[in-house]
Amino acid sequence: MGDVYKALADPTRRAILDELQDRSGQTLFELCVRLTGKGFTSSRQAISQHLAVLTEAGLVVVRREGRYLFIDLDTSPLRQIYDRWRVGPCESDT
Amino acid sequence: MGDVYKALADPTRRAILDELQDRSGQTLFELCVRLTGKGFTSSRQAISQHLAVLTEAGLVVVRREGRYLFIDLDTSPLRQIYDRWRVGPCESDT
DNA sequence: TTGACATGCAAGTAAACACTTGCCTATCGT
DNA sequence: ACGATAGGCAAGTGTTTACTTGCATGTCAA
Repeated sequence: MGDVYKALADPTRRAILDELQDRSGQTLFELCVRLTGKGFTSSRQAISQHLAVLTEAGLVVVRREGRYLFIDLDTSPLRQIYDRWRVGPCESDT
Repeated sequence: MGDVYKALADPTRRAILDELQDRSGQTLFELCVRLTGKGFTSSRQAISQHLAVLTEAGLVVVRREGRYLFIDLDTSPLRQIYDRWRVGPCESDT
């Protein structure tokens, strides 16, 4: 399985995760349109390659139906980050 | 300020954070020795450059005393990751 | 069946990145 | 003062990465 940290290193990939958190189950084409609308200039191919990285990292799950590719968010791989360096997410600041 | 995500993208930098979490306030030289002991082959210059990236990201704080450079861990910039994609770190799994 | 639509695949390019090399500065012990 | 120690700076190198370009595949509607 791929590297979650490396997957998060790119701003466009983070924007994809943001977009999927806002609306999971989007089509690749939808994703491209909405990212373009938010100022990202990435082409479809670029986004497709980013999705491959995110899928490798387990942050995204992909299912193909007909000619559509539906993309779902899975944030569970992020937990390893939370577990590795405990910043105390449950404790509030003083 | 630098990019926290990009700072975490490198395995050696993550090992530095691990090492500092185990013992914060280490010297650069100590850090080099202990990382070498754990199988990392990075030179002092390489580690110094990694520290610059970590410092830029706010994950590490550096103070110079005499000829020693003391390095302290600061995990607080990680909180932005926790806040961005809520994976529910406080809820236990079912 | 034909054409438009949604996506896949692969080679090439330019920039970013991690690391080395070589030398320089500053501090401490003796 | 002198040598040894701890670290800094900067140019050069090789690899990785993000992106483009061009074409191929598969699906649906008419």
